[in-house]
Amino acid sequence: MNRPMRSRRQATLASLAAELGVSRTTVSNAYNRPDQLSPELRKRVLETAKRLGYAGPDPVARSLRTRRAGAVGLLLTENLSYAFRDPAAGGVLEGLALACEDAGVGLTLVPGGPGNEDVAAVHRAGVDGFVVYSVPDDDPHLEAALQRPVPTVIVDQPQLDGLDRVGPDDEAATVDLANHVVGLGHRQVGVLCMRLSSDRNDDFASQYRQQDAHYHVQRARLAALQRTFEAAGVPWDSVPVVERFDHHVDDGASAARQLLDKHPRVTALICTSDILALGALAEAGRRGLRVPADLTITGFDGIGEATRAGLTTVHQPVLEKGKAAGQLLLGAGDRVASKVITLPTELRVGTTSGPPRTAEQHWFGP
Amino acid sequence: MNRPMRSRRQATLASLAAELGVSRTTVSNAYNRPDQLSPELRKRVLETAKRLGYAGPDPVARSLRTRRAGAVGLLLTENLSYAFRDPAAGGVLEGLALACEDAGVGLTLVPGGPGNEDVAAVHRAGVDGFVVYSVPDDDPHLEAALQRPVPTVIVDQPQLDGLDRVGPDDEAATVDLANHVVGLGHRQVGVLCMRLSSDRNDDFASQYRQQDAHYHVQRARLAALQRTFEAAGVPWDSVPVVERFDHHVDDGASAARQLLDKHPRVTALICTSDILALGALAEAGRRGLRVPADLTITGFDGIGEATRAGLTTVHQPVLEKGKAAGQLLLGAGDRVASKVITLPTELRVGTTSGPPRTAEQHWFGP
DNA sequence: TGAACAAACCGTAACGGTTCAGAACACGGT
DNA sequence: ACCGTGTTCTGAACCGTTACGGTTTGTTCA
Repeated sequence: MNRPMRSRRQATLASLAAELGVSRTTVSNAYNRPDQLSPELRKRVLETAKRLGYAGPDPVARSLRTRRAGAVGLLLTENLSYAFRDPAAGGVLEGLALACEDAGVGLTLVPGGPGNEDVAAVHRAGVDGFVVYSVPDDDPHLEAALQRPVPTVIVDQPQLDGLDRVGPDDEAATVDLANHVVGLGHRQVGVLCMRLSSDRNDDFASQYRQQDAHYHVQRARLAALQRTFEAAGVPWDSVPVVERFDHHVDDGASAARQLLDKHPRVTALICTSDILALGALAEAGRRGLRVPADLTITGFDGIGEATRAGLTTVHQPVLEKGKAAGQLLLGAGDRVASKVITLPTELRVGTTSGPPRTAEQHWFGP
Repeated sequence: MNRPMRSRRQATLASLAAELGVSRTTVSNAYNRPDQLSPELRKRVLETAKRLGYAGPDPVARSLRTRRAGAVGLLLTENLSYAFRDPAAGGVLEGLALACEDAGVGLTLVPGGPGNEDVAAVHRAGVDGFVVYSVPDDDPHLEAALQRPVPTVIVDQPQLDGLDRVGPDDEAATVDLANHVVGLGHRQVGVLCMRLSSDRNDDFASQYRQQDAHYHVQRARLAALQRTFEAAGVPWDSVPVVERFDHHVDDGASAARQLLDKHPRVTALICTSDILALGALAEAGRRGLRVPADLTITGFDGIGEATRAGLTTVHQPVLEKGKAAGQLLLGAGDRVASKVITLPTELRVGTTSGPPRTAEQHWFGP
């Protein structure tokens, strides 16, 4: 410890006031309202503070009195690696952090361990509001947050009526993407998706499991794919869907392997995230499949690495998403009605999608 | 707002106690020490709480009394994008978040805007300690944190005596890497490095600027390179060093461009981060340079994308780094002496390094 | 001359909890 | 009838600060 030795006890505003022979109010004013006391006295207060090793009013006591914690809480998916390893999630965090920074408030990551039913941390967090990102619809932590008498904003994931929410139109964006793939002529497709529910299932996902997914975004994207492909005459029960609980590039690779082993004739792999798509790309390379000649691969999110890899994907403004959430939350309080912000998306056709290798071409585009 | 309507004022422990006709102590015990009251009464308390919309003891008031905020503060570099976009930084954050999660405490990102001299946020943060990551040695926010009567742990960046610190041996690791490059026979090398000081300099960095760098890690790596190359007979003033303030792949590309435009004869580009190296790789491709036949490129950190790209780099255990920092901080308090944890690194030779294209080969290896 | 007013400072009452030393009571044993 | 031992609940002190409504002092101006 290189910090200066302190007297028996940490100095407080009161002890400082006693030492100076002034009232506590005056010391408080020295820090919070410089215009309320003479510059000389203020200087004297600050000097004595330094001498006593007093670093200014205690944040917690201040928060209690002012009823503002000066921080917003972030509730996110059970496994943190998703939040930090997926650039899309990172973008959301960054945007949110930026909004908080602008407002001069902290951003507190509230713990909610894997399978952790312990919501105590949510109750114990000293925050002025919550941003909830990417948790399943029935998450107990979310419920705990809603109990707290502070505003809450949802980003993307839980779908709940009456709450402030920020996110893209996942259905519409996915329909665009699917139409692109259909338009290229693909009829034998496979899907790689992220975790659908809280229980681990690193395997094919039944239609029931798809419809029952607790992760709204995945459910929405799958539903949109189903709609589009069925409209194109592809029965959904003929489309294999492989799910992965974790969300690393390797998981995408293993999912692709599992799917292609069982369904070698698919000509397109639609992935519900870029990370999974990058893994699929790696697996395709390992098998000697040319992309897109032998296999079309698409992602979702539009992260940097995807762009660099030329991935066909849907880009969404993740930074803005986080920022919007923060601003929404910090601007709340006066507002009465709940607000929903829908962000634009953009289909970005790269070099990983093309017509299928099979002889008969279904080409509907110009 | 879908939250239940509340009476005039939010319920408190006192109002609950009054409603029930018991003491505040008892209500408090119902939440914190269930064994201190009869199960029936506890049940009655909890039921009444639910009825009144009381979500449990106020976190801030509790923190004031117990003198534990239940969160650790994270102070990081001025620009957040570094923290969220660089997977190495993300790994540190994740590890730290994991350690916090294990301990059931929150992790608060304390704002400290770019060029923001306003350290108020550091004083206002209700935290039990600080982790400082990747800030310049003379950062005012760091100073503010040290004033606070809470423990502090440094990760990687600021080099300050007497403080707890976690990080790799940057010098030794860089020497290993440099020896690898020297051993391959390279004598005409260039260096791409990250921000050296708080002022922007997207240009070549003079030797003075290198030695005066406020970012300790960069300074250490450059110094190690200098030592190794001079030992191999390469005068350091013949080695161009290009600096970039921001830290995206594109910045690495533009830095490589700038360096290669002026020094087309260099046979190796040593980058102080994988992100910069990935950019250099892209720029090499753009120029039609074969890697490593025409140009050797190395990185630092060992992030996933680097591995996938086959980059020669130094791997460091970023997750463990963050975890160690968290554990160190949360385990502090009883401890007296300051502690320093040095993490192991590993040189990972990939497919982006090889002997130089020039005729004369200097091969010192087996 | 004294009324009006601004500047500088102060006293008190919260803010919403936790904690500790007991009080009140019930119960079995002697 | 008395004692010791739990169990269950309570009263009061305290955590460190800021909000609010003063009082005091000095200056200005009709």
